[in-house]
Amino acid sequence: MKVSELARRTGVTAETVRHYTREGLLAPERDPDNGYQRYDDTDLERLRFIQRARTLGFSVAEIRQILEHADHGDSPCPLVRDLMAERLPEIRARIRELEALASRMEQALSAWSDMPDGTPDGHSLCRLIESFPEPLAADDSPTTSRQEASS
Amino acid sequence: MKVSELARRTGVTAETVRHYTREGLLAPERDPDNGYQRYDDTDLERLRFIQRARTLGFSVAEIRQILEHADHGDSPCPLVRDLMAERLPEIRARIRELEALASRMEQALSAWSDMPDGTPDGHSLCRLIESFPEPLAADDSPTTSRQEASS
DNA sequence: CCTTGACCTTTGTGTAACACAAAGGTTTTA
DNA sequence: TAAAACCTTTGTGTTACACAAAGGTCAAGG
Repeated sequence: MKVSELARRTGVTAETVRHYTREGLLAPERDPDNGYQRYDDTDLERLRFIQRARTLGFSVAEIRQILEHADHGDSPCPLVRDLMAERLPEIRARIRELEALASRMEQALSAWSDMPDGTPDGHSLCRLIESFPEPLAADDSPTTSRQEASS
Repeated sequence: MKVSELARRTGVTAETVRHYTREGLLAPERDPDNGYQRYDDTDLERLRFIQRARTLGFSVAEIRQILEHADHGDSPCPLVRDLMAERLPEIRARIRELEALASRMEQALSAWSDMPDGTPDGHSLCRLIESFPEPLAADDSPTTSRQEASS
């Protein structure tokens, strides 16, 4: 099958299929006549696997590792467990960050409901924002932030 | 003051200060002798404003808009309210997504604790992942995803 | 006076996961 | 047979910086 058919059957865009192919997660054959990529049922299952892995929070690079392990005949499962055990606390931390952000925003919106807009003068640009506490000066141990997958 | 001093006083890196300057959020003078950027107390306050706005979830591009409004003498407050009212539900949605992701991961980890690892055969790469429900086929109304600020 | 180290400059590259457009060849369909 | 629908590769854009390179500047010590 061709790119678009594989895409349609899995619910992703053709661009995404091409992307995964470029990244080496899929390795279709080439139609010798026209140079089109030809995907088979193995690729279909592989792509479904990729989708599941994405919803579980794995990055494309990680999935490539997992697939390479499997292609070597090795069980990727220990790797999978490790990656996930590593990622889960980061997700939890991210959730807490976003919750803090959301409450700051709600607090701001409600506090502002009875504040005048005001025109910027020499000292104030927008009191709506300036009335907020300054962010704590960053310490010297930068938090290692991570990528995420949208479910 | 020079880049590093402004950076130190606000707790960001010098790179960040240069970035905001490149993006037009800060407009320092130039020392005619050596071409160094010279920031004054106005820039210091401006950068503190930027920091607050970032922790409230505004993007650099949005903050530039806000500052431009203010520099024109117009009150940016209505814009600020609009942006935030628009963003808040998106943050909430993002939180729900991440919570769903986290529970999928926890569910996976606990379900896997009593599953064998297994070696990939022709039909299975890693049952740990394959035992998971397939993602629902994407509908044709793609969700407009948004950027976030780390607090 | 000169060196060394700390700082400054600009420019270019990398990050994650695609989306999108352009230019051109192919296949299908009316 | 011509247009519509696909395919190809290549390059660009997205976000907020981090980092490296190449080179100029400056302050302090020997």
